[in-house]
Amino acid sequence: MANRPKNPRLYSRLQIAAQMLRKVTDRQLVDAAGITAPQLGVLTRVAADTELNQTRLARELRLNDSAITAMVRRLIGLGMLEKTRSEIDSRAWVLKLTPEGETAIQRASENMLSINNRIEEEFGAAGLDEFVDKLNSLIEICDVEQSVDADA
Amino acid sequence: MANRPKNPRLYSRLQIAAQMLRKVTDRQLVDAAGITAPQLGVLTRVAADTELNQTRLARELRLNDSAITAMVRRLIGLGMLEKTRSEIDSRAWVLKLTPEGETAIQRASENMLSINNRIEEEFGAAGLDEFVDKLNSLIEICDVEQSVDADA
DNA sequence: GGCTATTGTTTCACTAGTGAAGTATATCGG
DNA sequence: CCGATATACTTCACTAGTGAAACAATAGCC
Repeated sequence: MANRPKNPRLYSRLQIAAQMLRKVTDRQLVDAAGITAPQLGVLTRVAADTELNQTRLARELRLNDSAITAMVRRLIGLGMLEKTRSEIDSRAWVLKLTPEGETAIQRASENMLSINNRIEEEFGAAGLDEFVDKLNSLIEICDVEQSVDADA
Repeated sequence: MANRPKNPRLYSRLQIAAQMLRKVTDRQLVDAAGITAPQLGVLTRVAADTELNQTRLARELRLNDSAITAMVRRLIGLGMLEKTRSEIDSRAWVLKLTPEGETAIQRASENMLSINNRIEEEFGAAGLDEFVDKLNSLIEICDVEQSVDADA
């Protein structure tokens, strides 16, 4: 008899929204810069740092190590990224952008995607902030819940 | 010189939140009912309707037809679902739950997942509604943007 | 100095999605 | 009633993620 219609709703809406935003963003981004949104995420992070290794990249993007292995392989295949052995830790790689990688970022930042304009227009700066805040608390909750699960 | 820090933020937070919620939900759901969250989504939709075919299922869950083909194959493999040819349209399949499928749904609805409690606790009913509303407008925006892209 | 534990990365098998192209069946307009 | 078009579904090649198991190199500890 419990009324629990809202929570599955949250779950499924969140999944659908994430999937669709990714789809639209990818399409516009591939047009503008020749890369997908997750790829742009990796490239921008690499650009912001010399001596970045994969493990740190994974932690910061909140991804699996193995997801990074695969992602980096694809980006190297696209000629956007290079890997050289770290001189201070010979297990680790140091990631660096190629010129192609730099121009991809460049192009992405020049062409403001129309989907982003539409969102900003619809939500407004304040609404957007508030929304992102809620997403952050959701992430926080999942973090806690995950560590509880791990202990149990 | 444009200040555009907010939008990539929205994108990445949304992706991370969706991914993490899915991860945590999956873990708890597999424990409770032996299926993942996307699988539960399909099963519940199938349960709600006799004579449901894959195309309609795909439209309602906002997925690709081919995603449904694969999903259904897995669920049949798990013994949760059955497919029989439709009598009114011999291209189409009619999806039906097996007893195992029904008990899986049953188990999922009995064990209220702790992640869901935590979210409800944190956001409150009103906050949750508001959040879901924003997700829905985001979905709406993507819908429009997608059809604009298709025309162009 | 030599175990032991930790860390950085990879591989593998898997789920879950996209999009394009193909096959078969239905349906509609002349 | 027939040909064109639309619909239901599948297959294929792909991206992107998870988790477990392995391996090599580094770091601590006595």
